[in-house]
Amino acid sequence: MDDTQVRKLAQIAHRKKIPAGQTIISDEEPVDFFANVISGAVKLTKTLPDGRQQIVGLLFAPDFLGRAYSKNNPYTAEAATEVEICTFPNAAFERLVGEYPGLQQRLFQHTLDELDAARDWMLLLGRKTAQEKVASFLYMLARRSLQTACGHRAERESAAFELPLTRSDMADYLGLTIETVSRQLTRLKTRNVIRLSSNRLIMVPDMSRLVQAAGQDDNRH
Amino acid sequence: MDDTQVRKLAQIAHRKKIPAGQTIISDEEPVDFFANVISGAVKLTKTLPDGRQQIVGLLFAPDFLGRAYSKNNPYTAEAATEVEICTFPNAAFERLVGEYPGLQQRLFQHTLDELDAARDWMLLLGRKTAQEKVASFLYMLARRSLQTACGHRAERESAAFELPLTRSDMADYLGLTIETVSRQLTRLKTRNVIRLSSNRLIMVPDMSRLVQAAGQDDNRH
DNA sequence: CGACATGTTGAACCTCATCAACCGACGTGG
DNA sequence: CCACGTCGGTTGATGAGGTTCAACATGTCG
Repeated sequence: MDDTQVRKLAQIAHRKKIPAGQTIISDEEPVDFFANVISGAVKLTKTLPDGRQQIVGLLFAPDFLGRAYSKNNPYTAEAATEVEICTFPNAAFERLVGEYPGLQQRLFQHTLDELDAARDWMLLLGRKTAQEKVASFLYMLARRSLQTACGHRAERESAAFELPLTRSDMADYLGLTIETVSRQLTRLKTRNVIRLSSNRLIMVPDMSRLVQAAGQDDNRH
Repeated sequence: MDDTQVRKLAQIAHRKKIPAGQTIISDEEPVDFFANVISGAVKLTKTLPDGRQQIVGLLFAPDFLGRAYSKNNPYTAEAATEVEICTFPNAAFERLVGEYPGLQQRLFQHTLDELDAARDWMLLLGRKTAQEKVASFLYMLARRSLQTACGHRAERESAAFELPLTRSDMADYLGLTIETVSRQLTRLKTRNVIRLSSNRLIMVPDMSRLVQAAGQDDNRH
């Protein structure tokens, strides 16, 4: 995106702060806006008639929220932490997309990335053990914290970050119960794979051990 | 797509028949073509280092295969049944997409549908019981068979179709073992939700009972 | 016919869910 | 100020659902 595009976007944008726990988009009502996550974490959830819930996507800092070419999206978006978003009226945004084809391509690319992430998660949900699920989740967050923060240092062996989710949300993301999540965390702690300074602060002394606990290749170079 | 587009596509296309079980795209080698499924079923799989496998997508008749804007895709595509596909050299296809922006939009729309399907499946993998998983899979196939075949009749209460997957593939799709799949099928049979004429032929006398066994809303229109 | 792949069924085991008690932090109202 | 309820989290005991291992059935192909 070049400068003029960014400026045009900023003109029609509307910044907003949303407290943790608040619903941003419901699967029952149509969506008339498009948004960009500025800070915080947004969870996309699906719920079965009897109340069982699954988080099907987690949105962070530069991610898009909302749905192109369709008013009603099939899931609920909720603020997992306090969230700042930048909203655009749908009509104005679509007009802008029409003017700058590069923007559509970026949107497309982003959707493809989301699809990849969803399919990675399907492998986790269908085939990994509780221990591997929790470790994989932590590994994802650790990688995020490393790439967004100081990317230069050769110290990619360790990481420290804050959990953006409660135990209950983690359970809904991993297809587990809160009790199992809690137990697996203490198990990773006693195995010295992680350290917990507070309930929400995670320290990973050795990334390779975490990768191993996650039961996956470290194939993202 | 209008006629000229279709004709141009046909010019650069190359039809191909692929026997069941053969790998079409490997996650280890780059992909230099784009394809369209004509008949049969293609499964997209992901595998853990120790061999555990998960099917992350199933492609049927008019679906696309291959990856826009990226040479290396992160999963393997394999023919689940005998498959007929129509391939296009990547370069030629991308040129065509550049000429007809409507095509890109259709591709985008299709990717969004795939994303929705993947997230539906995440709910299934993370939160449904074995019984519900098998029933949901059968329900998906039953809907497919109804909408592609005679759509008019008011007889949408029953359906009959052929399973495109082996028990082993069903297990990999549902995050179960073949034994559990087999047991749940016989259980659905004894509950009179389905009838099995052969191993592969399923008859659903009453769709609403299947929906109920799948534990989900029948909220699609 | 035997070898092999696909599918079913049974028995034992184990992981994870369920139910329950408990802890600390926090906010509120008497 | 402290009792009280609530919320997020941990830990323990128990049991069910699904995996694992094994045997067997069926169909197909050389």
